[in-house]
Amino acid sequence: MSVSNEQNNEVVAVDENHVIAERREKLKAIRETAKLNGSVAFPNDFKPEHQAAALHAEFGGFDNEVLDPKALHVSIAGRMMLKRVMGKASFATVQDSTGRIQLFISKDNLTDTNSEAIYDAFKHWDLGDIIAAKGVLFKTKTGELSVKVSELRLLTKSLRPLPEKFHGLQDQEVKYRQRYVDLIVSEETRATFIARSKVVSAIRSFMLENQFLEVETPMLHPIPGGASAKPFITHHNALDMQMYMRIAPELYLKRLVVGGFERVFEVNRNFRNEGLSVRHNPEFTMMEFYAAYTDYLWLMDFTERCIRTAAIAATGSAVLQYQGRELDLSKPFQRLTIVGAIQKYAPQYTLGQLNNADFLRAEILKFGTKPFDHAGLGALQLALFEETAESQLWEPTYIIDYPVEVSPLARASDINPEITERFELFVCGREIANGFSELNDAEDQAARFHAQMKAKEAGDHEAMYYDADFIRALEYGMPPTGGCGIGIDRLVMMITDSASIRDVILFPHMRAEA
RNA sequence: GGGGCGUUAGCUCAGCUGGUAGAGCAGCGGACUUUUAAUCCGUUUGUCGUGGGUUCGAUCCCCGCACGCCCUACCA
Repeated sequence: MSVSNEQNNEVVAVDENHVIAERREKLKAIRETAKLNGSVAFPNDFKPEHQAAALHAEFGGFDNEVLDPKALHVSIAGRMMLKRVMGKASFATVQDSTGRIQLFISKDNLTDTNSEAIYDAFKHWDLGDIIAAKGVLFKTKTGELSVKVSELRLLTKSLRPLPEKFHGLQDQEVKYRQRYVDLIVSEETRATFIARSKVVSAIRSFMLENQFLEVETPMLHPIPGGASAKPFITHHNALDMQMYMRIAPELYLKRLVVGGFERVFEVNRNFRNEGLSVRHNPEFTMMEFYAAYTDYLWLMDFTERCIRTAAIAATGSAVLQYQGRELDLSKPFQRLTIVGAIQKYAPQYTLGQLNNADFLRAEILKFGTKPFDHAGLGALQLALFEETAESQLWEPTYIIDYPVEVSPLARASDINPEITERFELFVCGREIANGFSELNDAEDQAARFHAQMKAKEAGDHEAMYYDADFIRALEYGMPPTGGCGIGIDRLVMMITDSASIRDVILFPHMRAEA
C-alpha cells in the first residue's frame, strides 16, 4: 500500500520486543487454524457459569470424599496468571473478577476428539491469555480446590507480556499510566477501587435514606463559582462563548433549594486548574449536599455519621489504620475554633498575640507565607492555624468560626458578624469536608460578591465572580439551609490507607508520555 | 513554580569512585501425570531515558533536556 502504511509498521516495530513478536506469530497460527476449522480466533460464545470466589466459598471446605460423588460440573473463564506444565499434565491458575482458581489439565481428562491437539496448543498459550474451561471440582493432593478440566478453550490471545509474576508491577508510572496492567496483577489495587466503589455507594444510600434527591448540575459553567480556585477555560463553538469547567456545584445546588428541592446532593467531578500533589488531582470527586431548615451544627453531626457509615461499609470497621497510625472514626469528632486549635497545638502563643493583627502578620511571614495585603484578623488567625495546627489534626476535628472575608457564601454568625457559621473537617492532617449555614440574604450575598470583585481587581486571581443569576435566584427566597462538600478522593485515601490521591483515582492525571 | 532522588533486557533488579553489561522471571527448545513463584538441562533478547562535554576509552564523571516519584507552594 502506501508510504503511510510502511511508516505505521515502523512505529509498531519500535514498540515491539521479541516476546510480543513471538505472540503475534502464535496469534497468526491461531487465526489460520481457526479458519481451517471454520471457527474464529477471538470467539465470544463462551458464557462462564461460575466464578472463582464463589466456588471457593461454597466448596473449598469439602474434601474429595464429598466432592467426587457430587461430580460438580463448573464452567469458568479468566486470565491465565500461572502455568505449570509437567509433561502430560499441567496446572494453570485462572483469574476472574472475583479471584483465582486452579485448573488441572491432563490429556486423559479432555473429552474433545482432538484432545491431543488442544493439550499441545495449551502448552504454548501464554500468561495473560484469556481462557475458558469446563470440568469437575476436586481437591488436589495438597488440598487446593481445582477444576479437573474436560474442555479447554483460548478466548483471547494476549500479545503483551505481563509484569513479572512474583514481584508484580513496581513502576509507579506504569501503575498510573497503564492502570489496566496494575489491576490485572495487583490484588491491592483492585481492593482499593472496590473499596472506593463501596464508599460511594454507601454515601449514596445514606443520602437517599435521609430523603436527599440526587441531582446532576452543569459541568460547563458560563461563570465559574462556588469556590475560590482557578478554573479550566474552554470554548463553546456553536454559541461562540467562553465556558469554564466547574470548580464547584454549589451555586447550582442552591438554585435547586430555591426551586423547592429541599434536600439535594450531587456526587461528581470538580475541576481546578492548579498544581498536582499527593493530595491534589486537577479533577476530583466531591459529594456536595444541601438541606433546607438545617444549619452548620446539624451538618457536622450529619457529615460525621455519613463518613462513619462509609468507612464501615468499605472496611467493616470505623477504626482504621492510616499510614501505620490508628485512626478512630467511631468516637465523636472534636470541635475547635481556629483560635482554640492554635492554642491547643501551638500553645506558645498567648491569646493577646492571637488577637494582634500585626503580631500575626509578622509571625506568618516567619513561616515563609505572605498573608494577602488586606487580610483582617480572622484571615490572619486562619493563616497561622494552617501553619501551626492543621497538619496535627489527626483525629477527626471540626474547625469552626471561619472569618467572613474568606467565606463569601456562608452565613455570618448572629453573635459575631466577623465570623461565619462555617466548619472544615480535618482528618489525618488534611481537609476532608467544608460546610456552612448558607447565606440566604440576597442583598448580603450581592455585597459579598462585590467585595470579591474588588479583591479580584486588587489581584486576587481566585476571588469569585459576580453571578447575577444566582443573586436573582436568592431574591426569590432560599429557605435557611445548610450545605457541605465532602472530598471523596481524600476520604477514600483515608479509608483505604492510601498515601497518594493517585492511588485512589483510576486514571490519575499525568504529564504527556515522553 | 522551587528543592531532592530516580530512569540498565518485556518484567523485577545487580553492575566494584571509567575498559561498551549480568542474574531471576517471562520467551524459545528439551525432560517430567498432583504442581503452588513447580523443578531440571539448554538457549534468544539491550541505542544502559535523551542530547552534549571531559577522556585513548563513559552505564559509571560533568552539563542540559524529557519523564517519574517524594518534599514544598496554591488548594479540596
